[in-house]
Amino acid sequence: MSREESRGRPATDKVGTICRALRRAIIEQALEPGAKLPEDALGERFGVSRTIARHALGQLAAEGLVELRRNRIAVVATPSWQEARDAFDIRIELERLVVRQLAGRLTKAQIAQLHAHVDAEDEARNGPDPVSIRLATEFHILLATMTESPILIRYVSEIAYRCCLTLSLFSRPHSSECAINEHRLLIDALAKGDAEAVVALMHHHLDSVASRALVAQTRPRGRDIMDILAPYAEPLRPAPPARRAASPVAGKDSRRKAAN
Amino acid sequence: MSREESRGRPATDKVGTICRALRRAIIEQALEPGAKLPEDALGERFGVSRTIARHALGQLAAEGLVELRRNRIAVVATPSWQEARDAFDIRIELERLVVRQLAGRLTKAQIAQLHAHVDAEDEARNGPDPVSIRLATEFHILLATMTESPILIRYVSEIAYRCCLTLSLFSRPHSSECAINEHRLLIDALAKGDAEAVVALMHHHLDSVASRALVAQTRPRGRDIMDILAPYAEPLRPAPPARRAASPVAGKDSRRKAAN
DNA sequence: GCGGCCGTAACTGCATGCACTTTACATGCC
DNA sequence: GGCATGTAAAGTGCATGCAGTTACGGCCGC
Repeated sequence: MSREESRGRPATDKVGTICRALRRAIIEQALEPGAKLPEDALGERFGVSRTIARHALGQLAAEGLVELRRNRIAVVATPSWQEARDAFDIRIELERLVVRQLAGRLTKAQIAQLHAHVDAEDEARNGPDPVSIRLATEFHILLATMTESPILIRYVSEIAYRCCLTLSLFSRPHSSECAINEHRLLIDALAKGDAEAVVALMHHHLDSVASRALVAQTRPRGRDIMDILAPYAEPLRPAPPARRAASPVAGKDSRRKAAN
Repeated sequence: MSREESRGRPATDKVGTICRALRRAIIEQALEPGAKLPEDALGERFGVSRTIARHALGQLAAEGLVELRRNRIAVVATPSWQEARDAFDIRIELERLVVRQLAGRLTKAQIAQLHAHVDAEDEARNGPDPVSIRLATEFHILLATMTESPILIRYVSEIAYRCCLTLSLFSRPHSSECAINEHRLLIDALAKGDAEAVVALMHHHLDSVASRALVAQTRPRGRDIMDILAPYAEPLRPAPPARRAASPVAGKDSRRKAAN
């Protein structure tokens, strides 16, 4: 999805460019969950036609970052708590696969690259929260990339982005120091090559990230009144088909600001 | 992706319709890997404009069933052997998650539904190969659906389809009897509720499906001369970036027939 | 007879335009 | 004053048209 024409220019791949931009904006919380993404606005902003913007939204929707409702403005996805939990469960399994494949197989250059990345995380520690969240996420994606398995890379990236989005919804102020340390431990274990140890480390790392974030169904940090009220609204309508706490109310609109 | 307007008509969701049709055509091998998918032809066939066909192709590409190369006709994906192996590895982990979640939690109705599906597989045993492959795949998707976790459903479906596509490439005539039996065993274990046992069963099942299919790098059943020759063509070009046995040659064209 | 070149047909990339749906607001009724 | 209603604006769904790229087949030189 991304590795294409890697040297040179992006070969005028407009859809890809927009996707990348939006992905990044979303995971850095420049676009909060629920934010509107009108096709025209996007098109104008990126200097393309609605057709292209629309196509990009389609891709993002396939990745689960955007919600597409027929005849309605697309919005940044607002994962439910349960979905977040599921996402982390899947992520744990996938990343287990990653590190198992990587343990003891990393070149010196790769290890250096990983260290460099964690250094960057360290520097960003006092910067804005969203950036450090993004960097932490990208560390995992970097790991996945090193497996050179396109499928694994794609899935880990996708699910990591989704988890990242989740964090922006549920997580409290975010304490990243320990996560950074755990990243360092991971690298060391990977270099040493003890597969089982590194798998255990990764499992523990993700588990604790998840629990730090998803502490007992804390309601989404008061973003939209409609969302918050959703669980209480059940008995009115005939029977909103949401069986699994998938937010039953679309959520009218939280903030005015959209793409610009 | 699918649960929308579940009763009534598909709400004129043209893209979705085309996607479903193509997916099915692909996994039933009506469209073989490498088959061309020109936008106009698709549009004409389904009575829509190129725009829609194009959008559908985009979605399918995001799922990995279709390959999209800039300025070139889209083709049905041709996974390399290594990709197939990776896909199965991931699939094993994901389905492990599925059955662990399902063990002992299935309703009587669900168990009946599963049995019914396997019965259908049984009936199709003497029919055309592709159909029985599709049914076997859909059994796993049915299982995933029962978790009611949208993310898990999506990933399992996607990867199952990819594996299915792979089978059509690498598998020999296909012996489905044992697979059917294994499906029955799985249902029984799920009903009984012994999580560990059912996880082990699923692992073994998928593993044996994979090895039956991917026996030691059997070259893709002579489909396209160019593909077959691909591994031998290495030393000519400056250095085709394929490091991981991702088919380095695009494959010119195998058969004239495209969508119709 | 064979290999390279070129013109044409096929196809994709993208923007624009029109019809229909939803949303927002202002007006009028109670 | 509050609520319902109608109407205009905003936005999506989709087709079509044009420009640029690629693929193909014949033609020419050798």
